[in-house]
Amino acid sequence: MSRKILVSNALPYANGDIHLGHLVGYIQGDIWVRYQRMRGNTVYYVCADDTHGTPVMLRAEKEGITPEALINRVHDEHLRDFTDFSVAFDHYHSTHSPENRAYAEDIYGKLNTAAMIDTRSIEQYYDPVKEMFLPDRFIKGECPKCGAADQYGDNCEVCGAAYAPTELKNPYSAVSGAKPILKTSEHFFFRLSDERAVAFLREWTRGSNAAGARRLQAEAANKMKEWLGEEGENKLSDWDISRDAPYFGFEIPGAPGKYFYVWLDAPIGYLASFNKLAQKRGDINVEDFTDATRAEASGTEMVHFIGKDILYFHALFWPAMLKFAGYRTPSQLCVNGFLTVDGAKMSKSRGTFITARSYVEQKLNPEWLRYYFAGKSNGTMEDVDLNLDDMIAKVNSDLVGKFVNIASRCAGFITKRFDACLSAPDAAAITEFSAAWNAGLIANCYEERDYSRALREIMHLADLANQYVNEHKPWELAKQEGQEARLHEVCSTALTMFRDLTRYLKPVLPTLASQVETFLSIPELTWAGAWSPLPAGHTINAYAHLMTRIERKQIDALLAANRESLTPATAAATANDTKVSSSQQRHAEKQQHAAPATETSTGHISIDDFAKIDLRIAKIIDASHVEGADKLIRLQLDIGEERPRQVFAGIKSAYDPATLVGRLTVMVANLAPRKMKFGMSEGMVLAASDPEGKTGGLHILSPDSGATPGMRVK
RNA sequence: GGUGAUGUAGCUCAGACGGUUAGAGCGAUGGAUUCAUAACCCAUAGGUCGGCAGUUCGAUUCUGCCCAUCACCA
Repeated sequence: MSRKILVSNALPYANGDIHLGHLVGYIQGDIWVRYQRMRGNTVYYVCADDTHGTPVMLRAEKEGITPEALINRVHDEHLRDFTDFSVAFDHYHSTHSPENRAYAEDIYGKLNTAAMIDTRSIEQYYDPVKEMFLPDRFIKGECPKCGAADQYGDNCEVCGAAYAPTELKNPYSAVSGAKPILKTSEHFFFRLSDERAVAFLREWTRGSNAAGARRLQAEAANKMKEWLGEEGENKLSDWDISRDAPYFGFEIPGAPGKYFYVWLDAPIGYLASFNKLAQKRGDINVEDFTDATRAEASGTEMVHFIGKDILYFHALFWPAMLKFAGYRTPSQLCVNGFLTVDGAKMSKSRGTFITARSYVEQKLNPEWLRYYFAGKSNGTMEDVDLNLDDMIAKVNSDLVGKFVNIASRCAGFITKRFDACLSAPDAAAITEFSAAWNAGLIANCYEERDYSRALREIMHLADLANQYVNEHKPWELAKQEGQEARLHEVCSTALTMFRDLTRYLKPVLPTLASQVETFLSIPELTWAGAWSPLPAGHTINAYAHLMTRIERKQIDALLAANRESLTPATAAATANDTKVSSSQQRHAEKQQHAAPATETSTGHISIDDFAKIDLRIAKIIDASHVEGADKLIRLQLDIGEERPRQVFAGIKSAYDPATLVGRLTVMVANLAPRKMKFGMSEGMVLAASDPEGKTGGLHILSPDSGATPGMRVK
């Protein structure tokens, strides 16, 4: 029976370019959709821009345009990027649309009726100049734990502490610079902690869907267990779903000046986009996909492809919202990991923060990337590493060397010697191909989104095809009298093999497959019916080369185009900008499917930089084990100050505290103090260890004799 | 600090419900070939399966600890 599936990809935020990190999930989704369609299933594939919230509002203001103008522009850019990578949504909508407003209001109204909405007063920072409440990431100040300046309102990037914005010392608004004041306001909460919601989620996250697939991958289900806690526990808290004006979004019905929080209406955008698609087409019964009862009866499915950064929203809030509003809940979440490039987080200074646009503009073939990502996708939440040299090797060897080569080495004989007309195939030679089709292993791999395994199987068949050609040597047959029929058969057989390979690769390489369909002069390849070879007497078209090789210099040019050089004069400003923009995206939307960039400096530091570190000779006057800590020793260090410093050092594996007392060593005296579970740590002692880990052990430093506590080391 | 995931040939990855000589592709080396945008074919070399300990007749596969990387939580 044919399946009816609504498939979505996560909505990119309308405040930033699409980059290769995003594309991992979109390409995975698009491949699955194309596969399902080849099987004859009905798929509606939708996406949209996520447009609401403070970051969009402020950015539009900064650019001097309306939020609507901003999101319209970005919408077009995003859609163009996806289209260029053959991510072919049936509709690409916007959360700032009448359809989305209607669904948001309906869902909210039904949740209200179901007594799943609470109102509570909360006290928040308010910018008296901008006259707006400030999201955590728009408040800065000094870290309450370590005192570092210019830290965000949710956590400290220096000491890692997490806190509420109200705990910041000397807070200021990142928008206006004004000192924020505390102001009370009434907010709406979705009662996620309600026992009905908890019970539902426990069941939902564990279960399987109608198609027999588990709703969540094993790793995602584990994560949910962690978030939900043990049976009988209730670790969930209610979810604040309203924001006060001014806010770019939808005003909540019956609550003037209150707006839906962007994350409430973002996933609803899936439904809105689908609804708009139905309006365009006129042949879709929308409620068969959205209403709980109707969906159950009609057996439709709803599948979301998302990044692991937004699992929380899609596996907790989203199904619970839908459930208690009487909507159908998702059949499956397909969660992908982050992207790294050459094993490291994407970095603007290294040029590995690669935008989709730059990739296209540098004239790289999008199907190279689709193939490489598919080869790294195994249906789990694991991170995907884009190893650039590996990508070059894999694409050149698999696609150009093996796959395309089969057609290239046979087509000439057919067109020149046989008037482009095929003969019947070599029955014995194609049994492995018909058997592979009947076994359905490759199909199964696609279904389970283990594309990497699918490609391994396909390339194995490509090897067989090349071996076949090699074994029968058409170039020799061509020179022998009376071997015409044999030559004809061998080349025809190889082309049938090539047709099979193309069909298997089509979900990954739709453009290439379409060129092959033209070359072979065959109808669109599908994944249905019994296996049969290209028929005798069939006429093909002239072969035109199907794919070129990647050259390293193209990759280098791509990196150069994405590299932001940090010249000394502007380094501070640029670094600062980067930080702000990436954190805004992270705060508001958590929709970037890439590990956030952190710049690692590889160059030299100046003597001034070094001088910032206050190294002192310290005498260990006491050392003791720390109850409850596996690695730590508590040290009391005399550095000539009135009071000894307490430092927790992770050296328990290498030292017995008793042997340390009385020793001299070196400590960093001006390291920001950090509050640990066991007390304040007021510095650190230095110890040597092998960075490669080849040689074990940990070795604290000792000064030469003559040094005394408090001496400066420089 | 807690929890989870990952760690297998130079690279990218399979696999093993514990059991004779641990696999693939790429790369390297040697050979063969020239139909194919030097692609293809054959062969060879390369791994103490992150480290240590335990369970076992036997562990890379199970258990514990440690190390490294990543993520989530506090």
